Amino acid sequence: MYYDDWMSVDTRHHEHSPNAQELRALFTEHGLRSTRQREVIYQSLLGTKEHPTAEELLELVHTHDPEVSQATIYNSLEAFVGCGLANRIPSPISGGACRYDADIGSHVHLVLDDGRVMDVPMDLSQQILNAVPAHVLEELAQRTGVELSGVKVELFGK
Amino acid sequence: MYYDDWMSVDTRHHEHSPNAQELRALFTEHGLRSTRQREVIYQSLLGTKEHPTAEELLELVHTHDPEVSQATIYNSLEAFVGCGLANRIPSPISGGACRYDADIGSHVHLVLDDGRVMDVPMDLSQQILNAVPAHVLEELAQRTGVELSGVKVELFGK
DNA sequence: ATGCTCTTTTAGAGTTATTCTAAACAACTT
DNA sequence: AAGTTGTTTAGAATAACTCTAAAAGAGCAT
Repeated sequence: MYYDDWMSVDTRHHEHSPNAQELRALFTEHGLRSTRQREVIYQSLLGTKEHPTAEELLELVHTHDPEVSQATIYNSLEAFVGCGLANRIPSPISGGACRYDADIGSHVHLVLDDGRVMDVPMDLSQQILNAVPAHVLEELAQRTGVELSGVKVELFGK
Repeated sequence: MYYDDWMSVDTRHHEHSPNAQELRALFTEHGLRSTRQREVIYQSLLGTKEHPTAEELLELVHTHDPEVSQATIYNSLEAFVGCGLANRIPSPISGGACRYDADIGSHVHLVLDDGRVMDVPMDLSQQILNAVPAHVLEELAQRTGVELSGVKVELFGK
């Protein structure tokens, strides 16, 4: 039993690592089956601020369960993104690997030249996101007939 | 002479297709050598609103000069992006191809589920971009020590 | 618990977007 | 024109996924 014996290292201010019970609930709420692999993967993603690539995430996961395969990382991330449990952050580098984030609360990313992604602190993120004028979005939806489903703000630096 | 004989189909409100002279000037201003291939590629990119992928752009280019190779498309796009003559728009789809845009004036993109990218009309784009609070960006730069070089806003829809 | 069904996992093969390589070619410099 | 450097090319190579088919596991109904 690799995946059972870890302590939750809290790297987020506003979230605590869910225990096994809570995780299973979280998954079924989102229409996902609960598997050993998904639990480790999700915990690993929650437990880092690094916005890892699928490959980096595999390494993390392997410190807890070395049997998990790369394909499962991709499958699980796809499932998480699909049901809203994680976000995919496409690379600004041509052909670069996507990065993933289990922090679902909407926040702004700061993307560095080398492809790494940092979180903009919550207070600043919110100021930026709140500043997006809602009436402009409505106007756009009306003009184009497209139903808007999200807004993403990215800052570039370094 | 394939590339010389085309009429500029104006697809932008605010830009006209440059003639050969202007193009050469534009390239050298940006530190690029002026080559036959780059001219066709840049004109093709300017002449469409479709934010094509490298592959789609090759097809466009081939209607004017079928000798241009795919590698040259990639090389040229890299050069254009590097010197600020074009923007790269990473795909929201995992593993999907990047899209490119020769319209450099900062504007907001509306990204559809299927990966296609539309421009948000200038007036709305500007309202959205102007609403980003400058003092928040300054604060962020100070807190993190990262020098900010750009802001990107993307809307998702459909 | 046991069987049944449907989903997930896995290793490895396959695909796609992009980059590399090395030789031919074309632009600016003198 | 000759030389130097940057660019283009086809094709090989790589990286980041995605697919396949078989084995394992989850969840439900006995």
